Amino acid sequence: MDSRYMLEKSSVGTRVGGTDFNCRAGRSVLRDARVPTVERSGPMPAYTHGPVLYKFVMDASSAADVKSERSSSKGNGLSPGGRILHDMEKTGLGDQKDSGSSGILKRASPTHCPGINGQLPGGFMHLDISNPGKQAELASSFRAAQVQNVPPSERQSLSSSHIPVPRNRKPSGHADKEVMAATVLTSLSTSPLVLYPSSASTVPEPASRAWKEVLSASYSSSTSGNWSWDASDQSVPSTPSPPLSNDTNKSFLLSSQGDDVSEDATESTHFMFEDPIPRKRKNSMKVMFKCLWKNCEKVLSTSSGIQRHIRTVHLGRNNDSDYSDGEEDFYYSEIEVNMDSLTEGLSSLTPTSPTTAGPPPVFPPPLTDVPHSEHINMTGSQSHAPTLLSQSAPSTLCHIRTDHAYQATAPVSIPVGPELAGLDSGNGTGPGTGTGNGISVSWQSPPVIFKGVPGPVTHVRTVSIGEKRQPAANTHTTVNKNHALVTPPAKSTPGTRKPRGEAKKCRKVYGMEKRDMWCTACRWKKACQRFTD
DNA sequence: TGTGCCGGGGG
DNA sequence: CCCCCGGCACA
Repeated sequence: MDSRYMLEKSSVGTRVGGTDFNCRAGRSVLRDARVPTVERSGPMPAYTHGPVLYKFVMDASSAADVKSERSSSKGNGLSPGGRILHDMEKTGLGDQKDSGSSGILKRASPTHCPGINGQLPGGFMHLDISNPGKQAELASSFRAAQVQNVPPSERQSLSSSHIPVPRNRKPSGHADKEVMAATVLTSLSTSPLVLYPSSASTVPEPASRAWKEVLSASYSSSTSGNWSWDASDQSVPSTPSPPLSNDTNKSFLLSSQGDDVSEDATESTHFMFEDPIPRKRKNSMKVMFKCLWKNCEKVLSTSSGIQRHIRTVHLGRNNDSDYSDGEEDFYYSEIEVNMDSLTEGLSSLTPTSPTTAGPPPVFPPPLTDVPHSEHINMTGSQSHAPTLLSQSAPSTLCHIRTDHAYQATAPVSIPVGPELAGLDSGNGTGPGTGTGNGISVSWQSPPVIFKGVPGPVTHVRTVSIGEKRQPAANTHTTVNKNHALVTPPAKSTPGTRKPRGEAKKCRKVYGMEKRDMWCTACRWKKACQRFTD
């Protein structure tokens, strides 16, 4: 998934509530409405500086309220979030035209509209859903419905800013289901509390709010293939939450404080994660168990849960085995958390970066089964990892970069490695393709081996020929070439010649005068078998 | 331009 | 097979 691509796509989303349609007159403001229904309840002032309630009315079962706290937009223009939004918009401007062909999701993007009601960039809420394709059809239907439902006064602006979506997409029930699921997850992922990076805990309110917005945007912009990961992300409650205002805080706490706190999160998490323990939380003091493993800030509500976590994740013991030697006890601590101040409590508990980036189990250094996580992490292009502008970039990577630069780097750098680089180039599933399955797929892909065959095979053939004259040398080369099969050269590309060796060949060593001293291959103008690389 | 070597052909 | 060479890609 190309970050730039995402950027372009996200730039053409739907404005929630159609508040800023006029802002982009002449440009495509409403490409398509990807989010089924994002309507704002209550009055609809052009721009609201106070809290705004967004409601996802996608389905009875998936309805979720997302409350976006917007406070003090004014004077917030200098906040990171504000600036980022601004940049995003600028970026989007140039790319508007090529953004219509495929499905980008819907985006409820607070458009920064200088001059209109004094609205500042920082005061908007981002609702990005990057689910290319899947939500496209939904968007179409939604748009149609939306147009019908909008009041005449609003309809005009809608239609004027509306840009038709390609009709080549065929709606399907299956797709709708996926969209629904995606939307549900999206609503979850939009929760600032869950997404908050630990670093933000120490950031002043304004800055942290901006962060929240950025993160929310990036989270919600994940592709369909990554939804599950988003959920898992939330399974790590250790993510510190920003000191939100109480009312907002409470509203979030009940629904999005990680797998041990959030029912929703648990539901979406336990099926893919190791901690299926259902947990209900009451609004009072609660004993929590925090994993003390290095770089793992996991906090669970039950001792058994944390023990299992440690046992399976850090101690590498089989999950289905209930055996416990008590060693886990050393790796977690019991903490008391006041639900009302859970946020702060968690923040203080996680001075270091929490392991919110992806499946926590795989990231901690002690573990060796990193590859499992990598296929997830690599979904996105690593190039945009650290970029805040990647608001609409694959969420997976964004998550990582947000909290763990060092962790993001590791998986990201993998494809660049000598061996892997070769692999990637071979199967065409490079990081940039954005297929949703990155690295691990690449590693498993067989083409790599085949790709290397032509060269080595040739050599082997020649070796057999030359063996008559230079047994020793040939034996040696044979071994080398076989080894090459296992680790093919990074640059070997099917159809092209193998890279010219650096070693001197017979011609150079002996010269034309002593041509009879050349190896057979050299004399025959074949690949030298005596001086191989 | 020299070199490495692939592809092809003659014997 | 053995031997040779045209021709291409690359440094």
